[in-house]
Amino acid sequence: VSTSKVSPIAMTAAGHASLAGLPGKHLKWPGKTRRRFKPGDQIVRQGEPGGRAFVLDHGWTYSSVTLHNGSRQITDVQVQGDVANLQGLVLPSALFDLTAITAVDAFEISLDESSEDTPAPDYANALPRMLAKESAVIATRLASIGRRNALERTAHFYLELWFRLRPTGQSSDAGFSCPMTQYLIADALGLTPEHVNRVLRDLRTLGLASHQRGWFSLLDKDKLAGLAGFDSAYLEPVTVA
Amino acid sequence: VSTSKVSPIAMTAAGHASLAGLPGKHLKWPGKTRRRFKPGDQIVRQGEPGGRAFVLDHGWTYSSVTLHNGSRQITDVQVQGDVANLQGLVLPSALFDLTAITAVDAFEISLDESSEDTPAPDYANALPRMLAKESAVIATRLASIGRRNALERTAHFYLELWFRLRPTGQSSDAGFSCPMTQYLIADALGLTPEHVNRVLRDLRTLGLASHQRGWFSLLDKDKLAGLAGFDSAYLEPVTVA
DNA sequence: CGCCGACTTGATGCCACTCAAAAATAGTGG
DNA sequence: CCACTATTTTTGAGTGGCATCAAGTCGGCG
Repeated sequence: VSTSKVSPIAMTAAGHASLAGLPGKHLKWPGKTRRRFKPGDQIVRQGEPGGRAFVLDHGWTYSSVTLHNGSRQITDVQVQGDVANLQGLVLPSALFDLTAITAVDAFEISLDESSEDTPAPDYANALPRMLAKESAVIATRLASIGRRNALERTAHFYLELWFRLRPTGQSSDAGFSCPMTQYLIADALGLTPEHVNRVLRDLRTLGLASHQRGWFSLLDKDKLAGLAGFDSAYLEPVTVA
Repeated sequence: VSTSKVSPIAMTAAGHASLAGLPGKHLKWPGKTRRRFKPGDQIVRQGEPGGRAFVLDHGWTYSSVTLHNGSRQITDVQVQGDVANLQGLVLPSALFDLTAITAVDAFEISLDESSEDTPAPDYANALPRMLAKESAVIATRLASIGRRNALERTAHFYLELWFRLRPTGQSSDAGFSCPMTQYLIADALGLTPEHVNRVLRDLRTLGLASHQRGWFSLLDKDKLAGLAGFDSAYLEPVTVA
């Protein structure tokens, strides 16, 4: 575990959402239950029994819903330090699919059934906040898709990623390494891949941002934030007291 | 409290999302902290300090975000038995506005600061599930707005309301009393009021459903569910074991 | 070198928005 | 109970943003 980029302690130090400090006797705390996934791996399937989640140590994942007509909506993206399948941890079954975008290195955590009804204080304290924050992120994207046009929406999405990567040191003023394809971005934003492509061209033309060959360049953060009407308040990290 | 339509016990009996069974010493449990609001009242404002929420005893409310351009997105609607401002309860400040649609009768609940770090078992058990469920509801609407057209989206929305009202006895096979205006529905679905009106006309013409003078008529539930691709799995009520 | 996934561009069409205005309904005070 | 008003609902005409369909082109990798 010494090579882990995100030890429980480091996560707390970063002020990032974290399960650090959870007493091991109530959660099967990781280190031993380390899991690896390849790009495209289906980590969790909708309807699967719940009770387990994954703290990402490295790599990106996404949660998605697939509709009856076959189209797909990505509800959230998880990066280093995030907990994937958080709802699945507390609900009897998973409501969404969880898929690896990149190679993923994660700690699997699960509820210890024997003590499920008497979780430890810290656990009860941190988990609700993390769930509330996730809820806020999804609600904000809901507002984006419902009330922003494609350009604003795309700008907002990248800014959110940039802010979320900040505490892990994966994003700088220059930008960040972004493994998402235009197909994935389209599924996250409720657009078509073709239109995402045009929007990215426009952002480039406007000199605001550019996403090419796996790298997102933040060219003019203020203008981009102005265009998107971005306010980072909803992203304030959850700290475990 | 004897006239309350939703006593803690009744809520549990209905199998509905509920804080029933919470030991009063950890939450300032209501009965005494009853609150009333008039239609249109702003109950909670974005940015307000958190720590409090409202269990609806009667009436409807909605949570919303207002964007920089002035447009508004309703993230969720709350009905009898639901907890409004649930995220606000556990986060330091409210992220959304909470507004009364109808006259509202609610119990205000708040965290007892003195025991915040050591919540009771039942509390820690129920709250995360309720948060996870709310998250699921929002994510499902995200999928609706992102990937369903206006007709499917509207159909899905009414079916969700119908299902959520079911355990409280407020909806029947015939339909339910619905106080939402076409403006509100538009704000919930990311549409314009004019288009909502046209969609409702279409649903009426198709003989699937009708919403007039405050009453929603469910004319053909199966066809409506087929059109919307509706699956009620994400609405399974949270039971407090 | 050949293949396959990701990206790019163009032409065309439609769904939902915008703007405008009237009709119906609900709410209010005299 | 009835005028008066505000809100909500309804309809129309015109437009545009994004989808759809259809080809390419680029780049990584076996």
